[in-house]
Amino acid sequence: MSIVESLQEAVVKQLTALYTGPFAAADFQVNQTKEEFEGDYTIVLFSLLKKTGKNPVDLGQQLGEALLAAEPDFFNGFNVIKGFLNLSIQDHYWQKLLSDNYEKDDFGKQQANGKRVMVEYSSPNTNKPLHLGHLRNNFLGWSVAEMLKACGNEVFKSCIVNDRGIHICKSMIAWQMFAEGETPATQQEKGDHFVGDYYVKFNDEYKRQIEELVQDGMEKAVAEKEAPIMKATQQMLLKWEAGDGEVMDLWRRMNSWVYEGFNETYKKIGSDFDKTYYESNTYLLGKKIVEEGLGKGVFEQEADNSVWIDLTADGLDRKIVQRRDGTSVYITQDIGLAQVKYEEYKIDRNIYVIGDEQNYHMKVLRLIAQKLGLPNADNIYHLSYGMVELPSGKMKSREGTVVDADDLVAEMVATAKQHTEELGKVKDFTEDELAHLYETLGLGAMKFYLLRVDPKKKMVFNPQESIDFHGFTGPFVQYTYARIKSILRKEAATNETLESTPLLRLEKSILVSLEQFPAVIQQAAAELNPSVIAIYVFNLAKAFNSFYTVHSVANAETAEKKQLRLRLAVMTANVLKSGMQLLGIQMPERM
RNA sequence: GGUUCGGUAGCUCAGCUGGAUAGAGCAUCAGCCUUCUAAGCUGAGGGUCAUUGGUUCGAAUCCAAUCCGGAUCACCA
Repeated sequence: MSIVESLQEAVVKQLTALYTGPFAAADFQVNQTKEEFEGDYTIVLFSLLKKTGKNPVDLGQQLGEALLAAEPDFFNGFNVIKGFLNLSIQDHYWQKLLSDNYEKDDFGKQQANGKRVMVEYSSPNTNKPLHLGHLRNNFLGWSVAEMLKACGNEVFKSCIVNDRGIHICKSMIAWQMFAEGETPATQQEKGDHFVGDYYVKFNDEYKRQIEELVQDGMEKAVAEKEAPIMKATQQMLLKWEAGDGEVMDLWRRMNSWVYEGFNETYKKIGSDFDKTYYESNTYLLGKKIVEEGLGKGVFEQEADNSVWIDLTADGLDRKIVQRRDGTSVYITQDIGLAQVKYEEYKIDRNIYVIGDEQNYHMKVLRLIAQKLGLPNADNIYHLSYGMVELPSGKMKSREGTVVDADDLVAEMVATAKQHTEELGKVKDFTEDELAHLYETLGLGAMKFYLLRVDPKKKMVFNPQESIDFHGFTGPFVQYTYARIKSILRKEAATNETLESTPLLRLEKSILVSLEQFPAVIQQAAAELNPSVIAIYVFNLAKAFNSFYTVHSVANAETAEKKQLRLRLAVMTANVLKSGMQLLGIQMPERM
């Protein structure tokens, strides 16, 4: 049980004994005591005045005395200031916490709870390479999965590859028109970038054709539909759904180039999946479900054969689920996938990590699943995250302002290299060790940067200013860890029983922080919010830094103090490491 | 226009289930390396918490209105 929970329980017990209840933990707040006051935790009394019929000072005094009398082993003292009851916890409580847990590398993690959760993330289109927005998605999804695991869930990471559809055909058409047989191999280019280039070429040509038609007197809206390259693309999609051999061959070939590129990127950034789904498989089931839904009367068919669902009663609109030419739209395959996921994994929660631009889409998906009576419908949860924007606004591929994922990773690793060389602390490292260190630091900086912000909120990334290595950053936490490890290479903690020694302020501030780690994991997982962990880990690192610049570990005042501080060092290192692990960030032993 | 999310220091962000004098980091300025790694530590300046009204003993936090910005409302994905 956490300290806060123990406090709540103790306070409720004493309130019930002193006054006429009933009382519950929700009746009052327990806060960490502010620096400027004496105490560890504070009970805010105002909300209890009415029920107890007391004034704040009397209530605080009575409650404080009762708590101290009832649990003298736990409480060390109290003071009342205005409406706040500040309580101090006995030093030996903190020291026991340390002795019991300092060597546990699973501190803060929970037992299996039997729940099965799927986290779908990444979900790329196979027509262009990954960009900065995908990185936020990948880091978020991976981290959320880790946090849920730490809370005892069995987690399955999944990825839906949007490998078919009109957008893929665009790259294919452009390749047919302009490539003259070039491949990633002949161009010495990463496959996803190679295919992405043709997606850009499509749009250039499309724009050119529209202009040409408009100049010949056609309305712009008509020209957009009549442009030959667009018509050819639509033809190709039809052929694709019909299984045309030539089209399928080209599709397989180009997708394989993209997969090769993606795999390289995923490997680099540490994204992995327990299951990869392909839209080219799931869309057929979607179509089947649409057919069944028509029979059930959930969907309705227009005279032109297109199929719709009417969600106006739910405050939304009419939504198309199948085009008049019989081809499926984006949401069709999602319906199929929702069913497949449940059938294969019998999951209790079905989390989708998808940008907030798709809030409406996900609302529709959930509603459709519910109306169809899919078994998993109510468990669909959209983890909606904000877009990553540039100082100039949204990233726009047309304006060439998209920050490419591979480029950014390479830049971060190069920056890590530059900093490391300037500092010159690891000159004895081998080439391999150096390369590994640069990746650890570069990726650590980038992941931390993208995860330290509340996922729900959009965030701004300034490519002009490279991601920092100082302050509230990944490398700051990594550096703290490396320095602790440096101490622990010279001095080891022993298991002997320690005499209790009075805790210094800076020692206790670390212990208070360490004690909160389990609660922090739970909160982060409940909110599906890695920034909670990032903020925590930063504060813990800061507390340790402040502590050990003032107090020596190796040359502590007494043998007891030395052991106490070594244990503090061990436990802080452990917690920093497992906290960062939840963010997908590795820790260097030296840097 | 409908729906929806947001507006906190020069910049990027915490704080939002109401509680003590609104916090970090960056940037700026002033200090600290013969002593466990200075990617560090200590300190200073910097705020009409978009605006107005309401609820409350108490509001950055809750409610309403207004202003500003984003997303979305495709036979695109």
